[in-house]
Amino acid sequence: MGMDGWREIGKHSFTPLSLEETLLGGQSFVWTKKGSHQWRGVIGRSIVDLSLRNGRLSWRASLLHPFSEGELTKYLWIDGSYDAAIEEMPWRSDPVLRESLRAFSGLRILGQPFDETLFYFLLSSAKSISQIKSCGEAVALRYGEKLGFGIGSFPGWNRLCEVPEEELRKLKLGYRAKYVAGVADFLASRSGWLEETASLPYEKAKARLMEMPGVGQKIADCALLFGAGKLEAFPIDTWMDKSLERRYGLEGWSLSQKLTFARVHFGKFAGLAQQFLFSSERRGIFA
DNA sequence: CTCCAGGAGATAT
DNA sequence: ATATCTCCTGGA
Repeated sequence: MGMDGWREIGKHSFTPLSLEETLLGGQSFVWTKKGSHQWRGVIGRSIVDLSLRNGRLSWRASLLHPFSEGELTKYLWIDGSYDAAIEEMPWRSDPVLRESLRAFSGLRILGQPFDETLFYFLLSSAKSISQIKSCGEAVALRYGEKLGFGIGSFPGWNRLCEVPEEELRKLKLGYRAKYVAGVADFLASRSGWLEETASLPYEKAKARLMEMPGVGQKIADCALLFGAGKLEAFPIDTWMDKSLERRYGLEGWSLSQKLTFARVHFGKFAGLAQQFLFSSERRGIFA
């Protein structure tokens, strides 16, 4: 039930702000702040601690379910492809994006498990980050594997399929309980469907996800961006809607027009741009 | 008390 | 295609 020793990751480009925002800023709901420089999360069945002190990034994982440095650097997108993605974004001609990149330097899109990401974003409708987090944790603790430290793993859709909607409602999921039960049921009769979806090109994958109950454009884009590495996905929530209207002058544009603008303007890594703009809007750097 | 928060679905136009 | 209403819950 203990943790392995701390190890340092030599090369990274996180700042305290961008690491905090990456872990807690709304793309993931499995991280908790343990101290001013320390965070604890669950990745799959492994519990992982991260520490960022004086620019040094260190980590340790649970002994029960070990985690490798390779898995972690992949999860945190710590490799050259991140810098290449930043370079490809249109910040040279876009002062809003440029300012945002400066403010949240090092901000990443995490490489989270697809099935779990879909689950968490199914809960996200009209809920705040802390509510999504506590609902998800409650489900994980009750139906997932108990990992110690008061943490449970994502139970998986197979297990969730056995859980009646009423039980999920008792865990405060509200009307989202129907969506979770519906998706579990949908997947139960389609072995390998989710994995296959993740491997399809973005547009195709998005259309398939939207066949499921409770999955519209926004949640499909979130699941694909944060859980399947589809970096061109550009989820538009109320914050992004505001951002596009205020910072890019798109007042009066329809949602689909905004999405088209974003995908054309921000390009191949639109989802990464989205995360910078989202954080900027939410944390009010333009205010 | 009312209102709304990181939405989707059904219905009406 | 776009607009409005409802669906749960917790917090302002």
